[in-house]
Amino acid sequence: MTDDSRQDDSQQPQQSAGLIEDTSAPFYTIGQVAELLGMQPAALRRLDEQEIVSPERSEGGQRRYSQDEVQRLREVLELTEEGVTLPGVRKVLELRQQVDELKEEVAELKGQ
DNA sequence: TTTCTCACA
DNA sequence: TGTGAGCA
Repeated sequence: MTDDSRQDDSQQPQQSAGLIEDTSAPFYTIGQVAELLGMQPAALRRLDEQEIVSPERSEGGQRRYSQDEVQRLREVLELTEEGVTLPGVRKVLELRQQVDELKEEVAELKGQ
């Protein structure tokens, strides 16, 4: 080992009192997410281009990923690792949302 | 230093 | 999909 100078990342979202669960509030940089998911920053940009994830943009035009996006990214990775193409992943996510909405409708109808 | 976009293999 | 150039 040459140097063990570890840099402490103070950019990580912390749950101070454990009351605030801002899954869409804490933002990660593309580098953080890439390391977190073990993928290349370029891959994250492709996902953004394909509108599979839509990270916010900071003033400098830099992508900011929330914990929600990271979670979505995990699901996306699962699919791509199974051989699903990006357009396919997009469709899956779209269908998932529809299923979710339909479930709500069903629940409502049952309650009547 | 990190991230950005664009471009090429 | 991965990598590099040039910029902010």
